[in-house]
Amino acid sequence: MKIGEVSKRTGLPASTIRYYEKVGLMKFQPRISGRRDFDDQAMFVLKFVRLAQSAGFSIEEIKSLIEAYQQSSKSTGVWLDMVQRKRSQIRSKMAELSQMEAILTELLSCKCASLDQCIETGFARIEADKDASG
Amino acid sequence: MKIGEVSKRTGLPASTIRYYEKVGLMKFQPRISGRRDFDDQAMFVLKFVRLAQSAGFSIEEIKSLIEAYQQSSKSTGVWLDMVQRKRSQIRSKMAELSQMEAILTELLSCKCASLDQCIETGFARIEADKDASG
DNA sequence: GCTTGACTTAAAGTTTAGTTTAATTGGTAT
DNA sequence: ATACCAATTAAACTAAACTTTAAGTCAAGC
Repeated sequence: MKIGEVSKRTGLPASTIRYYEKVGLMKFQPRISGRRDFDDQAMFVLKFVRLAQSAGFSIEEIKSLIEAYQQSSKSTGVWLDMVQRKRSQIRSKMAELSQMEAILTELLSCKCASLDQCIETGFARIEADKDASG
Repeated sequence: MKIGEVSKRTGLPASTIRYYEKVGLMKFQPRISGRRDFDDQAMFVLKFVRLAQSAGFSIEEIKSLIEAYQQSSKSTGVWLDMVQRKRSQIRSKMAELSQMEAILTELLSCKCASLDQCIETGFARIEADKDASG
């Protein structure tokens, strides 16, 4: 599959796909008469990168996640530690998103004159909820 | 409260706080002999900005969220629409985070030789789960 | 009255994550 | 064989979000 097709399927510009290869997010793709030839696994890697990015990980973080796998192959525990750290980062981020949603919900329903006041009330309510449930 | 104190309490560098004022994320703070004087509400705004950013919103988006409130004050429905759009963006992002967590969990437990294979299996499992529950 | 440390500004610099450009090559359609 | 489209590269450029620098100001402690 050529880069144009990959671009169409993933929605990523070809330039971005080339960039990902260049910075080492994807391994060097084989070439057929100079042009990259992608297989389905390459598509999954791109999908993984997209997801990881959307989850708040930087290119460097995603790269180290990928590289740690290839180098230590889970044997040293480095990989395991890293993945577990990433998972806990994801959980924190979900908690933050949930707080943000609560604030927005507060903003939608409250009758404050100023946004500052709204936000303050929102945070107060979040704290109250935390205390009540914890 | 002076900028150093705000910096200490929020964990944001003073330069960032000045930058936020400059780009209009915070309103112009009153000065006492040339130095900014912050009150508690300013702290809540900074907290809100942090949270919104962590939720994936850009400075411009956060700014428009703040400005829309001040201008149309919920009356025109523009504000309501915007907040509701943001909320649904947050929900999508939470779904993505949840998928990312599932992938990482898969990676932790699987015995694949290559990461590519792991990722592919992970995505397949997510799809299967979706089909089973939907 | 002088030094020190936290503050001020405007302006330049940095990092991340691409995007764009320019010059070129390869396969295909006419 | 020529035109065309999709691909290639290296290198320059961009946008977002800060950060750093330089030059100066203010109030507090000695």
